[in-house]
Amino acid sequence: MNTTTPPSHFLRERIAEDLARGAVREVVTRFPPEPNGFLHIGHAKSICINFGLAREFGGRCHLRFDDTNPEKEDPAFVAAIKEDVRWLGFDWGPHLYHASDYFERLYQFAVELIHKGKAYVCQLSADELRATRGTLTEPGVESPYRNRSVAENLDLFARMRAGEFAEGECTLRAKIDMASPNINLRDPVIYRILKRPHQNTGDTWCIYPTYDFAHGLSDALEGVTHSICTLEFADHKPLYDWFLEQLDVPCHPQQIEFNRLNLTFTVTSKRKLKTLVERGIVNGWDDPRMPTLSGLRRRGVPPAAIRQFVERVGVSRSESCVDMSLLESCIREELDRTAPRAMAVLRPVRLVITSYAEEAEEFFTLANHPKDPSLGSRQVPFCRELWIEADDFALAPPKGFRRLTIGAEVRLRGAYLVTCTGVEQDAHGAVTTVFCTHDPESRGGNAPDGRKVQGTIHWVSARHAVPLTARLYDRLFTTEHPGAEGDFLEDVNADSLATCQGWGEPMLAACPAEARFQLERLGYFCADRFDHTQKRPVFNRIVGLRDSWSKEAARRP
RNA sequence: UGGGCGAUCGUUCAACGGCAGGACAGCGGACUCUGACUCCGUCAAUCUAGGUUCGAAUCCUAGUCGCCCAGCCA
Repeated sequence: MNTTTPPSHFLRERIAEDLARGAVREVVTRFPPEPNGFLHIGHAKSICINFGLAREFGGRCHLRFDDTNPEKEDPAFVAAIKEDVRWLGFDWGPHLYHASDYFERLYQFAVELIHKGKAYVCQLSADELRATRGTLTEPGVESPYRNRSVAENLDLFARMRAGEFAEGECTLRAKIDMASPNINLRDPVIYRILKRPHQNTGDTWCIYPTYDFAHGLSDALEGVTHSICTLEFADHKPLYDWFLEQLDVPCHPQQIEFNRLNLTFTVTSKRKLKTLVERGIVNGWDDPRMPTLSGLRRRGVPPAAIRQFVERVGVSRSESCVDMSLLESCIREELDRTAPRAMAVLRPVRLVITSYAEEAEEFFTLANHPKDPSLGSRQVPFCRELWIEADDFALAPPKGFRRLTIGAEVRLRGAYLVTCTGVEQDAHGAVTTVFCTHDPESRGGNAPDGRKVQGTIHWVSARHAVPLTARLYDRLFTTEHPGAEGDFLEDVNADSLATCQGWGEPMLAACPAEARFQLERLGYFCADRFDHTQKRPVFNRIVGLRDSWSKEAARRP
């Protein structure tokens, strides 16, 4: 377990202060997704921050669906989001809410605003509204409907609710300041007419509150103390506060903004992710190359690695784009600690031990983890014919090559020392079989005379091997910032998936879906959540091992 | 050219008027029955210009650069 205390950041400090000076008795946060799409790595940061802070300070975190726009939302997303949050390791307990749970109360708040002369029904069209809002440098002009009487507004708003107006015919607007330099304060729309069924409330309503109106009031209704959101909402804070000041609310939550998470070699915009799915560049929202939580899960990334990643990324108020290598490092760290080891050969070449009896076979006991004995050991079968990795043999090895080559001795991991005596090649010169003799005295992998061998390679007994499919995933984009110059689709990595048929030790067919292993010397793999079966094992490469040899080999002539 | 926010090693986060530090990445080495893990070493930053101060990454002033805002999206 990680015992190092997490570094402090401004959110932690702020909450600690508020607790210390008695501004709040208990911390209440919330994660407020709109159920209109899939959660991705960026959301993971928000989830970890909100649920994590609540857990850390002994408070609670609500899962609240911000479902104020029936045009975009779907109950299927509600279910998917709940599954993802749970998978990430968080629990909202009984605190599952929807903004739509508060529609009646929000309506009453709107009525209260009208009574106070702070809201009015505006019959400007969408185009007229836009034209009168002003620009960044010029103030807007006041709506001709701005000074209607309270009674008239009350009547009109009730008729909006009753469905007497068509979509777009009128809106309810907050009466604030059309000349405000902050455009959010120029009489923002707080209710609009949308005649369509809602994912939670069905056809109960034909008017719906906007985000700005619903969000802060929902926070207040739930007793949220710290409403933590991303930087782009900073401009909305004065409006957030304005509603809470005008209305009779149970408390005044504090909105605090932090920097959104961006990652190199990927995209997180909903639009771009959708394009990847629709163009068939990936196989769905949970394709293992997608930065969605369901994609990361299918890839095999452990949730603990994501939590650790979010912790290491840190929180601040400056925009950032984090190196993908940091995520990969967190994944390797978690998996090195927890993943049992196994052997499989992905690009097989036959190796025949000519000194080993044809019909003989034996089993070697191999540790499942080099450092953690609690992971136990297993029996691995061995015989005269093995599969080894094509990369582990070279007729003309580069300098520094520590693997098999004619005349060289290597260790078959956990088994015997073998010396290559020759090869068989096909018509094109490709090596089809490698011949070796073994040292029977080296059973288990150590020579009795203590001689050192420079290399150790992995292997699978051909007689006992199970066929398996390995999907080798790589980064989805070839550039750090996809689309930085031009269309992001031009930066798609055409080689982000390579599929190969290999052989594995028998244990790999017996494991359940989502089991993770380190295939020694190859990388970390996960039995595919949906496609893996005992009859047809399918493994996804989560991330490769750090590989200092390939870099060095590439430098050599 | 309105308003808001931001600027520290390649990346990211610290340093809260008192020796600019960590992580990732890079580079070099040790160890190794995984060219993994681990360990050691190393490279490397305060946007600019003034000011306040014994002392400034930190405070002040003026710039520069970047991001966000003109949905009846969130």
